[in-house]
Amino acid sequence: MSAISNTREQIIDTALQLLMQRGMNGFSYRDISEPLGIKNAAVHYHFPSKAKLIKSLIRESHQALRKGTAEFMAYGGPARPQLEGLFEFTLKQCECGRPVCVAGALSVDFEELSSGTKEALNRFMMDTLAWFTKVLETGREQGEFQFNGCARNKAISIMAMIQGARQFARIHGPAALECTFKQIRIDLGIED
Amino acid sequence: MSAISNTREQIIDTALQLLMQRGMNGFSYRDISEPLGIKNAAVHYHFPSKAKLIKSLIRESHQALRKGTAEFMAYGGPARPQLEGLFEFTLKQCECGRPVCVAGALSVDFEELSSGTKEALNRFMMDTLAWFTKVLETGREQGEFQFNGCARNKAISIMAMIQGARQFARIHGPAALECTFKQIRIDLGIED
DNA sequence: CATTATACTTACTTACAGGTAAGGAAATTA
DNA sequence: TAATTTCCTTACCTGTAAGTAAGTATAATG
Repeated sequence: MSAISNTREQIIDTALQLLMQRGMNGFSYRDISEPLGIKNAAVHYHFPSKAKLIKSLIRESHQALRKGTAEFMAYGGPARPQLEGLFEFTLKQCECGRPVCVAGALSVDFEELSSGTKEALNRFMMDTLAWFTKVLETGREQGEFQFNGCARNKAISIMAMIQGARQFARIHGPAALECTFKQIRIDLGIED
Repeated sequence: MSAISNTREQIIDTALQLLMQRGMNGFSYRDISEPLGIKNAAVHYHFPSKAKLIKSLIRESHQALRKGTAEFMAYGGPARPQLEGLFEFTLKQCECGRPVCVAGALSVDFEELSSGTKEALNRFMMDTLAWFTKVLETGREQGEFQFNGCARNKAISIMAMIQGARQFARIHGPAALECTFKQIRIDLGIED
């Protein structure tokens, strides 16, 4: 079973893709089951309700973030590659048809979510913010970045900028992303 | 009739609110008709299909923008109040339950839209961008703002930032918006 | 006054959404 | 080998979405 059948993982992968492409109300269980060659009810077996599926998708994304940032959070290091890594990750996601991140996709439907799911999403974003704040702080201390104001506010504003740029890029083409990344670098004093 | 019955306008108002609150797939014709005390089919009378309704909502928003910015586009003037006006407008929208703007709400569902609707949305955003680019350009020329790089890129990045901040605010509370506005001012050299 | 257009309502259709109950084949365990 | 668990299918249910066809009351027009 779990060696052969990785249906659960396939469901998560497909659903994550769909969530980012079309938003929470833009896909159905059928959209998941059909391309995987299974039945509607098989998805329900693994995720009894859509609410639970969504919660799992948030958890999944959260774990992926934790894995990706664990080392920097533990030991610090150079900040610039972290920033560029974020840019690359964002570009790659957009290229493979994921115009918005999980949090972005769910922000429209936020009020529909259960309180537990809301909290999970909140924690996910707080973790992302904590990581990025540390990147900016470390970068400023080490003379890699220059900016005024508190690092946390700057982190919020840059994260918002990237999020918004992804939406913009969807409507307007990927050039909007490049423009935004360039401007972020200019504003951090690492390009002019 | 049109003196008494402004049903069409009421439908647009209600639908606009719903679109911004819940996204394109997050509301139905019933959600529009019920609070207005009319029937499902009455909405279809004015807007035969949902696609046409959405297109009308974009046009509506576009016209509102044109009205609001016409004077500045024609004669220029001080740029700072334009910026602060945008901030206030954004805050007010969020307060009355409109977490994302029309373009933000539709970006998730962009691929579902007809090509005509896509173009309408595109034009709306280009107009917004043109206005805001002029605000920044004028502001820099008149010494109100300081920033590096081209005005258009800066405009894209700030618009993206505000858009992202609205999403952020929905999940995290309105403080995220204030933080972002503050950071925008800092980055433009009008606060520190 | 008769006609026609406007702005709806009533009453329906079709499609699909999320979800469930019951059962079956294959592997795991007792 | 028998019983149980795992992972799925078949076959269904209920609700709701978008949309339509036909009819009606009111107002405007010839």
